[in-house]
Amino acid sequence: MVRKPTSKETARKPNMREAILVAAEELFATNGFNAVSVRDIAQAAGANPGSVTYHFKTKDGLLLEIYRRHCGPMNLRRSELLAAARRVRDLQDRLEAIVRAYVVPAFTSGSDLAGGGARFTRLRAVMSAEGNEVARKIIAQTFDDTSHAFIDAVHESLPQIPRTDIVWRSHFLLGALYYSLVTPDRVSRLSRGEADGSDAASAIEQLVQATVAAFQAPALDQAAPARRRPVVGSKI
Amino acid sequence: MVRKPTSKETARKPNMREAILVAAEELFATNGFNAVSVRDIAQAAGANPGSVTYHFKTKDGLLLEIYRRHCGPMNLRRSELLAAARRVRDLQDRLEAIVRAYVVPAFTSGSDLAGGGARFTRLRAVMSAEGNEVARKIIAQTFDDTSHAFIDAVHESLPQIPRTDIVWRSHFLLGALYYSLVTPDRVSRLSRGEADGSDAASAIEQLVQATVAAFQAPALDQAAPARRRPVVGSKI
DNA sequence: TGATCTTTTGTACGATAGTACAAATCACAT
DNA sequence: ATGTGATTTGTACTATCGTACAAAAGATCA
Repeated sequence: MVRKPTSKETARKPNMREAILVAAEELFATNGFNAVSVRDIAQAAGANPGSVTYHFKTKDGLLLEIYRRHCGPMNLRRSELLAAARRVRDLQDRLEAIVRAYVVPAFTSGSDLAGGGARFTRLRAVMSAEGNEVARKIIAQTFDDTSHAFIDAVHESLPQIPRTDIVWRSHFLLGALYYSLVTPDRVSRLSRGEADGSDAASAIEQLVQATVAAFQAPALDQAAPARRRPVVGSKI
Repeated sequence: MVRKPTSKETARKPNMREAILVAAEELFATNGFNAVSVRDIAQAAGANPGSVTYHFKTKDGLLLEIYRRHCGPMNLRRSELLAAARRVRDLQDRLEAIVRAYVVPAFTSGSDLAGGGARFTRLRAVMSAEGNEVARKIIAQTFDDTSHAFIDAVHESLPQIPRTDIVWRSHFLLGALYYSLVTPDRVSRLSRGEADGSDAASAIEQLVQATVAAFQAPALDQAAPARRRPVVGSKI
């Protein structure tokens, strides 16, 4: 259904501002922040470079707006799913539901288009890798609450595991999640075509299954108390 | 021991070429490829911008040389450790040894300085996130053999798990490994100071423990055959 | 239609990017 | 001491960057 645009949202093209946002998301998520120029974004969106300045003032402002419009809906979705997961009776099922509440919105949430959630999550992965300052500030103040709530929920399901271990394992989960979105082709390649790394449904199921098992692993202290371990010092 | 430099390796400073390589590694691994200028690198190495051109011709050439000097030693170390791991009798111990053979060199290997392995692995993580072309070519032709050997070894220890699942889980391992090196501070923050994300020994033990459990999880097909799963379509 | 506001276009400016290159400087064998 | 080759320095060139800004174009409503 094609809707006649109202006065407030467009002049010439049907929502040029939105087109710029989507183009920027895609380009930033694929090539990183610094590798993409404002002119690249404008061209991909079919806009004029000056139009980007008009709508978002600066390149940082554009990135900021991308985060702003995704963070809210995504965390809301996660909260809802987490609340529902907490109400699951069976402990094993509950843990799986909690993990799923964390993973699914990262792949599918998003205010608008299909794949918007995955695109934004991939963007976060790339910005995190590049140590982007704008992203770092937003992330710490927006996602840490959600992460803590997730960690607490997992910890309630696995009270015998120290919180520290759960933090590490949830960190691994986020890393695996990010990497799955960054280089899905590697999965296809290493499986010799048997798996499709860019199939979101497969990725989610595999990730949930593996993560639940990782969370349920024995705690580190009691894991292998009598074993020799290779000495590996040095801070990272 | 301070060695008198021979004519072939230096003129003014004690190995300026090496200083440039290390500085570039550090800067690229922290800020990404495009965010770092040749002038930044030269300054960090105490060199002149022209000196970078002299030794490595182009910025891409510098990145290429960084990969060249690390890939060989790291894969060699992995092969040795993997061969040793394959000889472990006990199946559970063998799986853990195999995972360790994959993880440990990523944190510690390196032709030279302490932390060189971690620095290079972090660099790979960042280049992978940025979709760097130079890196992509080298990676595919250098690390895929190692990855396949690793996957095969795991598969031998867990013959009842489909190879596809093992590929996914080893992919998650690499993602978790990368992310641990990219944002170790997040672990410290979320654990409220109880864990040190930049402690390589902890990271390795936690990662090995979690990954072994993930590999041992039941295969996806037989995991929960009678369960309803949320329908989540859409390619990434 | 004409006035007014929003959006888009086109262009320009200063800063910085990668790289080339000649001159200066060094280490070392003779 | 001097010549030679390797390395470092300094500088300059062109391209592209983010951004500013005036003019053009479109939309809206009296």
